[in-house]
Amino acid sequence: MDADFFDRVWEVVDRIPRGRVTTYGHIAGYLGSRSAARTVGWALGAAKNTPLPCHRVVNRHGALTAAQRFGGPHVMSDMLRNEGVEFDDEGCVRLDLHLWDPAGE
DNA sequence: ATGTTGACATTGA
DNA sequence: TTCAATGCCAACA
Repeated sequence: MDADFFDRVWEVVDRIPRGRVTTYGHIAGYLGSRSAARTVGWALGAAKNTPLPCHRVVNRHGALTAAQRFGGPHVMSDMLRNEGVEFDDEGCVRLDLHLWDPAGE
């Protein structure tokens, strides 16, 4: 592919449907490197100037690790809630209900 | 050019 | 079960 690792990440993230979330591991695994989850997060950080729904990407535990990069932990959670995403008492996204697979749909 | 860091995940002990 | 170490790719010092 002509696209770099970052571009591929952005492409996948851009395909995340509204009200749905995915994890770094799933994206990385979809790109061919399941352990490249770190690079995936990096791509999102580099995409801060792009229209990517980075708030739909959470870690394997469903925790909003990127919320701190949004400028506030409540900002990200609020956006997800606005999309209909549910959270548990721990403030983590219910992956069992909203987990979206790049290769799934 | 080399080493460290970074929004993570997985495996081994 | 929990903790530590390793892998991945790119950017920064």
